[in-house]
Amino acid sequence: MSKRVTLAQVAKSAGVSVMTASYTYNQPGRVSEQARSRVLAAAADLGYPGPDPSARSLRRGSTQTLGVVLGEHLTYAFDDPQAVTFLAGVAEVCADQGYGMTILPISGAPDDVSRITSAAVDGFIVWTTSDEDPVLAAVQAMKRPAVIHGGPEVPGLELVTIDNRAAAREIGAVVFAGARRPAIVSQPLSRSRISTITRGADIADALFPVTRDRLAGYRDAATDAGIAWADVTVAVCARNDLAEAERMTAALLASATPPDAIAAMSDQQAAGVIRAVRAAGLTIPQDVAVTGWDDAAVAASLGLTTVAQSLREQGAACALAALGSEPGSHQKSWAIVRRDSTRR
Amino acid sequence: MSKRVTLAQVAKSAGVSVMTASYTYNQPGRVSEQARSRVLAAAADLGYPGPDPSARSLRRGSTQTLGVVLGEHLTYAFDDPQAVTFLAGVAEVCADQGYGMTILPISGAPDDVSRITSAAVDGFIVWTTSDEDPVLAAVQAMKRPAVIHGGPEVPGLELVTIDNRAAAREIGAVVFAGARRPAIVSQPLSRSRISTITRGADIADALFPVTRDRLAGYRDAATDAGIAWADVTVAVCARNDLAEAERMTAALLASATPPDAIAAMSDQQAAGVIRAVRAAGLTIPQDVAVTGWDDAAVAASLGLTTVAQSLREQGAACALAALGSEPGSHQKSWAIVRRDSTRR
DNA sequence: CTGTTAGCGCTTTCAT
DNA sequence: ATGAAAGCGCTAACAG
Repeated sequence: MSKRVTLAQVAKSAGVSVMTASYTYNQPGRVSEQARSRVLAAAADLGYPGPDPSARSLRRGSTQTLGVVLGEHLTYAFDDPQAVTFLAGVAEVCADQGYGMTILPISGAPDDVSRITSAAVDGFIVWTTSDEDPVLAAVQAMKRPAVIHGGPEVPGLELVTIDNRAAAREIGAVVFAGARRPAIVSQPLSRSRISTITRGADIADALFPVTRDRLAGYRDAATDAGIAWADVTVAVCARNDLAEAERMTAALLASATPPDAIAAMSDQQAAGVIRAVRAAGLTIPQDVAVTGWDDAAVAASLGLTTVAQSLREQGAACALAALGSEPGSHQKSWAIVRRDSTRR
Repeated sequence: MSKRVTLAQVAKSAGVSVMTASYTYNQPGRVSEQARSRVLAAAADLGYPGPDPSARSLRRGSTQTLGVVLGEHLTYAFDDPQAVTFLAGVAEVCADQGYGMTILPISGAPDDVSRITSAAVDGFIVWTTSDEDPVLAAVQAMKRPAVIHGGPEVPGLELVTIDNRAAAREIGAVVFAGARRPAIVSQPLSRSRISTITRGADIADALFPVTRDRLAGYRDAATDAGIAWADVTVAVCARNDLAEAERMTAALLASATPPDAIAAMSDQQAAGVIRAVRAAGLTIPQDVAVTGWDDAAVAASLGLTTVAQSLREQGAACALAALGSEPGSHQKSWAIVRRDSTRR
């Protein structure tokens, strides 16, 4: 196994100084045509793959790479179309700016912190997580530009998020209109991801700020509609997927007080809700009004009333912010899309 | 803006040598309790975020990161559920082994090569690409462990793929059985991604080995069934998505010789085919038999006969191979799943 | 258990 | 246009 070829070897073989070889790669205009071609020939001859990225990063003090921290099990992230769309937005900007994008595998174990610490990146983007996630402190300690998507808010770090509470209040008004027994199919409250069904949930239990804000918004809407929060059923799912939402909804519908309006926290979940409702022989929106969140492709094909937001744009905004630009506010970057899954 | 804190500063502040400070982070057992706590205290005091990853990589000669090369526009990759599933498999192994995963944004522009060259990674994983992709030579030149998924085969690099030709021949036998006018809804033939509809396509035109092998397998199947390849219509889609497959299929069905069997190269495409067939008022499988590829979630819900393969497992295998283990053969890691979209 | 030395491979700075 | 020196921040290798 041949050792790694270095720039010094190339320079020697080409009969020039190391700097001339270096310039050949970094400032070609500064090198004579002759020297340049000799260096390149020597490089080709020796099989030199170009300047070593780690050495270059050390010297330059920059890695040209952004780190994306995906909460807990990576599995969830790639199974979640919202997260994938967000990643696409980040990737787009990275590709555009010639940056790499490193996915930082967070396992939920205590060594997560060291994974942040040992990441060779110029900045961090943190995908929605919970208040007590130790990863946040680790990111903060890195003293590099960092942007959190969704939340929580961390002093010194940028935050890119919509106003989840306001959006939930508004879509809540739509879905709960005329309802007597509203329900919420919620995303997990904490990183432990426990499924539960409760009545009048304690919103403070929700450690994910995004989930918490949405619950608060739905509560606002319920109150506005004259429904006591204690009468609102909250079905918390462990994961953001269709199947679990379907099971949960089936359970809700089989209960003594089946809901007549269900607000889901994603279109994926709403798709599961719709299946369960139809499977129960009920009609949407007459028997049960349903709303989703995100306005993904599936929302249009299901005729789902939902909250439109562009995770892709938010991903791009996070990347740009991590690269130094002002993120600007995305608080109002959402809109209610009314379709046929809610009552008029 | 305070300069970066270094290990040397921490050591000095703690009143120990640099090595003691280094050991504190890397071999804590080797350091006395007293020294350790003094170092940690000094680090906390100065806000030292831990050893600099670039410097450590340079010194150790390893980055603890794998690079994943996604062909052409990143957009495609994240929109393609197969690619995302593959990434999940890679990510799983990376998370498990404490490795990061760097997505290398390939834009199709000439500077792609430099993005490979300047990637600080220990190994490469290349997602299916075409024969003449310049990225392949760049990866090869890096002299690091590298694995190609799907193809093409490159000397010295590992290859993880199923036997696409054999699988296509077998599913082709199923979908073309009893058909008189078979058609194929194909993935792109080359990175230029041009949509076309032709008869008896020249298979050598397909520069993506995966596509080429599948076409060859379908041709085998047609020939086996007594159908001349010249009579098989091939509709080439620019992208692997539902919408384009639907449009293409609509065009096929509106032609003078509408197909009575359609083999698609992904379940996504097959879903589009099914929509178009139904929209034309035809019945599956009686009027038109349809098959997909991958056995994604959508296949089961559509009752689609398809080729099952686990992109996730293949992603994991690629990652393990890039980390040094023998990849083993995946040639036979596929199976035909018969459902109701084909004739008995 | 702790420290000294030497350099990983490169590029910035400052000459020439 | 080219080069010499210096050192980015860290850790393997080897003493003590």
